[in-house]
Amino acid sequence: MIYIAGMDDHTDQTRKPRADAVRNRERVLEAAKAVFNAGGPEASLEAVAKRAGVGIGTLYRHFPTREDLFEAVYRREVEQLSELAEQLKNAKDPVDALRRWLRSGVEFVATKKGMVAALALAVQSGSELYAFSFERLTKAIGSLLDRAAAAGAMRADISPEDLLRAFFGMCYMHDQPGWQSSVLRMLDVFVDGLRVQPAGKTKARAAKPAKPAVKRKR
Amino acid sequence: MIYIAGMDDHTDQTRKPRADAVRNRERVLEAAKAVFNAGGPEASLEAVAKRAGVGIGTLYRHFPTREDLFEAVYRREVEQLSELAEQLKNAKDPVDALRRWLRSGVEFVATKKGMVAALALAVQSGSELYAFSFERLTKAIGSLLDRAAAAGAMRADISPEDLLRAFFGMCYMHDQPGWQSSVLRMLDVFVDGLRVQPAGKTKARAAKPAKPAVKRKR
DNA sequence: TTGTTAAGCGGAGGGAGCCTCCGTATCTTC
DNA sequence: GAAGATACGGAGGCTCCCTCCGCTTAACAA
Repeated sequence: MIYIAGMDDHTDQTRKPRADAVRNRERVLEAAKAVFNAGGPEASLEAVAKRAGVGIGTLYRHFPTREDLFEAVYRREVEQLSELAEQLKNAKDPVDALRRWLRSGVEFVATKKGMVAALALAVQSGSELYAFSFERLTKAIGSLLDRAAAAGAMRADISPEDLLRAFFGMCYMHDQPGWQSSVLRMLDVFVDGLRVQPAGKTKARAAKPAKPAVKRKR
Repeated sequence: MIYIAGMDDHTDQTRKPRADAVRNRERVLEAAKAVFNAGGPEASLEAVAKRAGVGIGTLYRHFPTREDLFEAVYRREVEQLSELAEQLKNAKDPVDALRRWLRSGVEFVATKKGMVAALALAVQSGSELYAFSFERLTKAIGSLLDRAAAAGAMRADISPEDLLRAFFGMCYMHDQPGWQSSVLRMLDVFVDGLRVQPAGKTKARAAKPAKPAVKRKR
């Protein structure tokens, strides 16, 4: 029997899961996290098994497909990001709350190198992880977006799906030097574009950029 | 000797390239274009060779690495996109010219499914193709951006590199249904964010959206 | 404790794709 | 037509994928 987190109510006729199975599952997860973050989502599964100190068969029994492994590794990470949106609901300025969430997302991506690549792969393979993540993050963005739109501070014709897609896309290019500040700049532009300009105001931009404006080279 | 397009001035001591070599090179390119566009950039090179009707060795002799093959296939495509920017330089409204270029880019991506994926891969591997494309497209965007900034219609602290990254990022998520209209919407928001709002004007958005605004679901 | 048995373990092995190498075939040149 | 340069094809060695199955071990019962 495969142990599934959150399903430990084995009160029925099922046996208690074997201790070694639980242990090995945890080891594989730990190893996969490390290996994916280092070598990207195409890293060798045999390397994961070796790092975990288990046979390749054990790995496949717990996670029959590559996507299953991704899913287990990254599901919690997505939830963290989602919870942040919940907290930001209480911020005063709804536009700023959205901006802050997006920035946190960038930071998050920066520390979990493998995640965006894994998600990008999940998009293409149409896996269950993708559906979960997309649904979860869409809801997170949606709540922030709704609040801002309800307050009349932001245009209402942009869906959370649109925004999420744009956000992930920008982060996807995160292998180049300086990607992080570039994405932050772009997000500022984006949020500015989303703003409904207060009537009569003359200033072009309502928010400070993430960094002092960089002198253009070209 | 390997025949390289645009280098047929074999007036020196070099021999005329063999006819079969030229023919095979062309066949491989044609096959690769088809196979990559259909199956993505991870498609089997042996499949390409088979489709081209040549041995795998022949393929590797002409294109020692996967990236070399991408490069040959997609270099011209990038140039097309770059030339479009040249033409748009003559448009009256510089902001609109930028917007039009970005939209054309979306259409372009829509018809060449394999290209974005190939470029994304090229980014990660830091290949020569990427350097070429990035440089070329950066220049294209840069010229449009400069014109708009010089006319005072657009903020000047965004680099062409930033914009290109954002654009490609958005397009990268192009496997989902409805991606195209989503990206068009996002680009409109983005360009709005780039605009310097004329003093005293009260309208929030200066351009019509690509499609009638969609009623939000959430 | 000890025996029974289901659950889990490891890794051999077949398959697919990558890339190299070299004997053979073909083209160019004289 | 002969010689020599050039290119061809695919066998073969490698890595990784994933499956399958005989052996081991932990849980439970007595």
